[in-house]
Amino acid sequence: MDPGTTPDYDPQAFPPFAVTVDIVVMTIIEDELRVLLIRRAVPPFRDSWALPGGFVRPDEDLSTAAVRELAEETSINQEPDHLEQFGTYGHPDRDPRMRVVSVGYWAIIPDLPTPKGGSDAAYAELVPVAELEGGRIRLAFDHDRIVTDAIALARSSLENTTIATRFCPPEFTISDLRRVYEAVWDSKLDPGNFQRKVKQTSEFLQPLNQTTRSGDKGGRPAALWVKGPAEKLSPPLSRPDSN
Amino acid sequence: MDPGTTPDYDPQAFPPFAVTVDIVVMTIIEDELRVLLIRRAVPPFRDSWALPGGFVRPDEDLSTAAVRELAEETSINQEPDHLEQFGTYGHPDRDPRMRVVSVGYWAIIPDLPTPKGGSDAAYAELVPVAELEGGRIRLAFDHDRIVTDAIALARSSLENTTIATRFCPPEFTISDLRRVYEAVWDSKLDPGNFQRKVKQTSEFLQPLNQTTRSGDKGGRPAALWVKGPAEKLSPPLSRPDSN
DNA sequence: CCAAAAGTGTTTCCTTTACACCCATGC
DNA sequence: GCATGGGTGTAAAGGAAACACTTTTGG
Repeated sequence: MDPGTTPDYDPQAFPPFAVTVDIVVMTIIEDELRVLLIRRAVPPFRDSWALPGGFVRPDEDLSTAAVRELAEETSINQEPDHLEQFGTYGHPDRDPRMRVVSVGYWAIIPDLPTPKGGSDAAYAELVPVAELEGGRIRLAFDHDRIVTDAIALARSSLENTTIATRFCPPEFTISDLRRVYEAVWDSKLDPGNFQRKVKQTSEFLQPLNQTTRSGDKGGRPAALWVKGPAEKLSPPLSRPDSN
Repeated sequence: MDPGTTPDYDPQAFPPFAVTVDIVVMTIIEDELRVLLIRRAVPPFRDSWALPGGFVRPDEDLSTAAVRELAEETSINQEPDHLEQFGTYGHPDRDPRMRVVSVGYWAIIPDLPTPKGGSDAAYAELVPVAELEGGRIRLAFDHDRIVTDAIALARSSLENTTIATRFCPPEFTISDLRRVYEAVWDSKLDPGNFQRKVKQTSEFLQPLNQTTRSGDKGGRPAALWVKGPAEKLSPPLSRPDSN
């Protein structure tokens, strides 16, 4: 609990804790789920990949710190639609220099139709999660575990919430939404069944009555939709193989 | 992230953070879900109800601190079967004295057939959640919110995991398990359908082949079961009304 | 015309739900 | 016998999975 019931311990008498936030930013590019990583410029773990994040300031809420750090360390100029705390990591040895407790947040940046060409993306890069899950990239500190936890939560959130819409631009087609599920879950879904499923889930999607969009190489134009007011999905949209 | 990429900020130059754990211990007594609360002995919020918890020590893991504080502040002499982190609370004003970031854990203590008569339970008491949800009891600090979050997570965990067995003694009947669901969800379930449901979910329960138990006032003796190896429930056990 | 993507129909299967009914005990 | 709670049967309703088929575009 909070100070006051264990007077036998004085926190001021010990080295202080530092509190940080680590942010797992996800997006989908080329039908691949990716996370935003930076290259560390200073030791420890210099030149290693790591999550963006940083110190919480003395008068700052945790989520405020996450938003601020995300803006500071990222060249992405749009605010995330979704920013959610998912876990806190405080093993005594997780940082070799001092005692650091870090609060993990995950965020979604919608897929931009034009992925920004790497200008000075030497510092921040959107890495496919397949690279991480294949063990081909190792992260600094305990960030491997943090990213693993965030991805697991994201996958399960797609089953039970309407959050997949946050990966899409404001107006999107049902196939766009299906490709989000396919990218995050790394599996194929039946287009017909998916269509019915999301349409019959009330408040999930709202029609725009614009039957807009002409395919680039054929195909029937798709209807456009916007996110509806629902946040939870019941019954859930079950993921294949997850039994 | 961790220190090292934002050299413009020196955490040592600011007042330190204190890091605490708060623990929401749940149990079921008289078919009611209850949480363990203590009365604060010192200001602030003196004589208010609050969650057990306390400071994380310099070389201690967060979960270790939760286990230790639970043992220290609680007259309960058995270790919880389940202890899980669910959220971290760090609003700058949540403690009027200093900056405290608190990591919330929730734990389950199995229902004991003989609820311990209140000996010196003036300090720790198992309060029905109905008292809290009815607004009749207010807690110190932001502990109302912390308890609310923990209860919401517990309710949803019963849908998707086998954790309800942790509320039961090692050997239990299917009706015992059903009463756990009914207490946590505060709703009635069909006994027959519940029976089939949990039995056909592979690895949820393992039979003891003891058709033991004789009712106290009639009724057919029930079969005894122990928890199986499964942790996740798929398909989930859906809660009524939750649509 | 053909290819491609959107969207609908249809059948089969499985799960859930409601509720009747049987089983085994105490009194 | 009757009450009580444990446990099974069963039929109707609803959702999911597989897949054929229609619609609307570009070439």
